[in-house]
Amino acid sequence: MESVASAGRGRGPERKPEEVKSAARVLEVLELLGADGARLSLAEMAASMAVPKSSLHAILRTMQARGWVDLDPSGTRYSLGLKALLTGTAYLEGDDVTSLAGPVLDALAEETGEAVHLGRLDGTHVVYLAKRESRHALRMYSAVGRRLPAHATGLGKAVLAQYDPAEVQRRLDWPLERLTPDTVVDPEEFLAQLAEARLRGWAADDGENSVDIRCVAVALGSGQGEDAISCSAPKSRMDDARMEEIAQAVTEAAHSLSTLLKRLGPH
Amino acid sequence: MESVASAGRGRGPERKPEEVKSAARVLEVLELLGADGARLSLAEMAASMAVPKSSLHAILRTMQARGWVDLDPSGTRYSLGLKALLTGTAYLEGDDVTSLAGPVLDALAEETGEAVHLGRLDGTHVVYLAKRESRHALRMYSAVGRRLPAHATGLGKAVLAQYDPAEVQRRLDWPLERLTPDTVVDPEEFLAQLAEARLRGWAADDGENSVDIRCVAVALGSGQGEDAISCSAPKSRMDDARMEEIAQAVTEAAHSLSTLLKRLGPH
DNA sequence: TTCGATCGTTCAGAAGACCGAATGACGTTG
DNA sequence: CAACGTCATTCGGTCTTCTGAACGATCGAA
Repeated sequence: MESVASAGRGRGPERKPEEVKSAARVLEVLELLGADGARLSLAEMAASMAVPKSSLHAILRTMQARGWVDLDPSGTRYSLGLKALLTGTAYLEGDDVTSLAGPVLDALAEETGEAVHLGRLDGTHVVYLAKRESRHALRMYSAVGRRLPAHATGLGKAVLAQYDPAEVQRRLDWPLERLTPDTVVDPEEFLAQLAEARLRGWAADDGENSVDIRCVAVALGSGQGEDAISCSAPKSRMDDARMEEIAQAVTEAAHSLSTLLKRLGPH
Repeated sequence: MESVASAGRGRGPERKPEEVKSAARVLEVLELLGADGARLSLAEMAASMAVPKSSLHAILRTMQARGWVDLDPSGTRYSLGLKALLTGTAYLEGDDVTSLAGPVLDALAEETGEAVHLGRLDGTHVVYLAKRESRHALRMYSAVGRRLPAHATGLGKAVLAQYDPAEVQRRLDWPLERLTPDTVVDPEEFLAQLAEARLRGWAADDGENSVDIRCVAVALGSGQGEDAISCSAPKSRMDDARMEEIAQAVTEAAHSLSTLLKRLGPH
């Protein structure tokens, strides 16, 4: 065992300097199983991750022993385990914004009668943290944990409007993806919308991620939060006048929640 | 052919034979941060997990780089990251039972007007996988991902009633924990309740985990599933007669969902 | 300011995990 | 019925990560 040890940096193809290999693989497995419907065999995952089967085998064993992945009765197909669900919902419970938002969202949903969401910017996307259903029969689909492109949602635009155009340009993936015929993909038009939202105090979405759905959103905090709340409804129930009404209600709710957060934050 | 087969690790104090150390630690971090409100420093976690700080440091770095844990602006307090939420909700989307249950739960909630739950047995506890709110102003608190002791819930008893008394005895932690004055903690009484539930086809909970809440539950599948659906209401809205009515509705819903599952399962 | 405590971070030796090929167990096909 | 493809699993040698102690940064108090 001579082996002068040395730095060991020499040969690695493209390894990040400070990453624990097995740790990264555990997370990659969770993300892979979470991405699709997720029912993969060991061989499939090994191929997809470019990792030797034998190495992955030991990792999956560890994960299975702790309930983070489940294995078919046949013993050949992995899926996410219950621990993943428990930890995921714990994220919501441990989050100050989500915890405090409950009553505010209830009140806003009660006042408007429409679907209400709390969302957080995560890279180029927005994640729903909480929602309240509309009282009407005709409802939009949404779910906590769901991700939508930020540039095509009221929530995303409300948060992005807080930043400089240069910062926005840096944060998003260009060109912007088109989700519906009405999605704004032109950079200038998009930045103009953000400027308008900043002046007006609220951001809009007019069928840009779901056809026929309009949405009004306001960011929380004062210039540095990544969160926003919104109210959405079908166009048939939200003309321009109603949109202004709702915008005022959402603005008040956002202000009230921001105040709550500032009171509890510094503690 | 048993070859040389170097048998046991002579020296390891009490290490599981086949576990990847870093992998287990990643999962333990997630569980630790998910357990409480969860805002822990590196030193606190290292102490709580009995792991050297330096080892944990590298792991947390890896987790942070991938968005699985967040770090305070101050850089001294870790909490769960957004990836945890995304993966957790993916568990629900990838689950056949939860996905197919939607319409059935909607119908049952509509028919009874009361809170409806889908739950799964996980060790000694039951986890809520889906819920529908009551139409009434007086509601019970519940949340997807929440865990309750199986022995004190209708859902848990419905699932456990499928097993032999010996199997039940093996699965639960004795003595049974008392959650309310009405929680059944006597082993004989508990097993008698399960026997009754098996004969009758549905399990009951009468204020055993939440004072004043009654619940009717029926297991899915035919003798080997770990899932059940239930309907809960305050005692003021659920007398014995109403309970029988609701039991019939829940039984029909459970049967209908089981049929759906068998049709899609073998595929 | 100075001290002290607490925290995150770094580094070389020591321990353990990773890798690739070979094995056994299925289920499927010709 | 037998040969094949695919699957999970095992095994030692090599290389990575883990460890414990020392370092540096940060904050609060004296």
